[in-house]
Amino acid sequence: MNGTFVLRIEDTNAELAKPEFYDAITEPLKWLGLQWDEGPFYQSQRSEKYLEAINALLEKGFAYRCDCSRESIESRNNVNGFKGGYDGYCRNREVPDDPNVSIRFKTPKNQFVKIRDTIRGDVTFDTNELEDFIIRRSNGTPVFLVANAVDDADMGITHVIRGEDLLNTTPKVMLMWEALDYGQPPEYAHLPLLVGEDKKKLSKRKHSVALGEFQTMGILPEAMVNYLALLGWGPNDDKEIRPVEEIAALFSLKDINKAPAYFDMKKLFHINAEYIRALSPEAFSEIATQYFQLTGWEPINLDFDVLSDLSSSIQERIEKLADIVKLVDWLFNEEPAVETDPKEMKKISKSMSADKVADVLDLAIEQLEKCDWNEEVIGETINGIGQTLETKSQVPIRVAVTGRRIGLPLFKPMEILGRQKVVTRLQKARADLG
RNA sequence: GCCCCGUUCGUCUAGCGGCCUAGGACGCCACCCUCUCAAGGUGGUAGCACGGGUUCAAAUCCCGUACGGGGUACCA
Repeated sequence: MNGTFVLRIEDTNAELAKPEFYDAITEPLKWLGLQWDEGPFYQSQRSEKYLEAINALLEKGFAYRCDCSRESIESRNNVNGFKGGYDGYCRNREVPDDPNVSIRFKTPKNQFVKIRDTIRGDVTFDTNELEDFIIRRSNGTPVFLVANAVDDADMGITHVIRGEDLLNTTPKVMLMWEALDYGQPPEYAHLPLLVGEDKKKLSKRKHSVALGEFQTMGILPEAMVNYLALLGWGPNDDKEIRPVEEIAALFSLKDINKAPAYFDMKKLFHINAEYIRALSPEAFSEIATQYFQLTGWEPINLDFDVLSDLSSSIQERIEKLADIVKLVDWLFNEEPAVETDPKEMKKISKSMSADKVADVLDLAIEQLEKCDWNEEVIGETINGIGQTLETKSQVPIRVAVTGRRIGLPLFKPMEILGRQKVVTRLQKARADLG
């Protein structure tokens, strides 16, 4: 898609002009690889421009000063039974100029404002439904509606693509746009909102949807972008998983669905798993290593080459990077996964008698102490034990060595762990059995 | 309440009047493979919100109803 991506921080409200909010916007953009071409521009630093526009509006008679308090408006409305918001009390009151007085836009009556929306077609609003809204607060600061109009004109914005929650504010901006004589307005596209499980708007305050959480979970940015593109849109050739460039080539604002979409974690995980599996061993271990640093998991024996060696069997077993840990922790830590150790042996006993488990361990200790130490021989040895004992021999050994009942194919990682550690762990498990 | 915007399998979607006995994906179920767990393979489950029109023909166009979302601030 062609165009210039302008990053504008709409922090006209002083509470929002804080670095942490800025980071909350820019960090995820960077993570996703969505680099902007111009900016960031901070509306909090461009107040004069907005104030100028407000003065122009005032001079041309499109706005007026108002010193009503919330309470006075409400009490008047209670008496008059007026339900349209602000009643226009100060319209003709000539409230004296004072920096501590608010300014409202004088919305015309009996008019229709039509906005052109690429996704929704023409949407018209009756101006009688719009109250005389505040454009400058009583503390002298402009509100975002003015800032929007001024900046869009000033920066030559051609496309405004944003959430549907802003659709209703658009006519207000358009009214000022016309009053300020800005000419051709930008093209709008109001995107459907994402909803949570409660079917409510998924956003900033209520649900915590910080993209950073996906990063710490171990979602790959490419997978995230791919999944996000699939919300509210789909390629017509049914091929869902594909690079951004390809998506961009097929994508069109016109094709976006109008209804809110539910964010499906399971599908995100699936797409992420596909991206993970597509990684080369080197790329995978590189990404995994960086991920461990990010999350602070630094086992004493962590080894890049080992990771790379085992990558394919790890890759096909995880759906997010966080899943790697429980697959390899026993290999990189001195001890097997502790939390499961004794109990897991008992669980085996349910499907295999305790005597059988003991027999398997005894034979394993005896034979693994002296056999050749490589993947093939280890496998043959363990399978041989299973045959002579007529049982499944892998499970008890797996639990003894890894501390878990499920995990990677055993033989290769056992070879890597080394005979000494393997035998020691087997002996310990045997001893615990009593 | 009022004003906007919506409504295709549980979820995300394809579909732009005949190709639809509605296609794909995730999930779920079954089977195959397998001395763990996965991955992979095969098959299955499930949907055009409802009611009226328009038309030779409607998931597709129009109107209602129901339901959902958003807005209704000196937040954005």
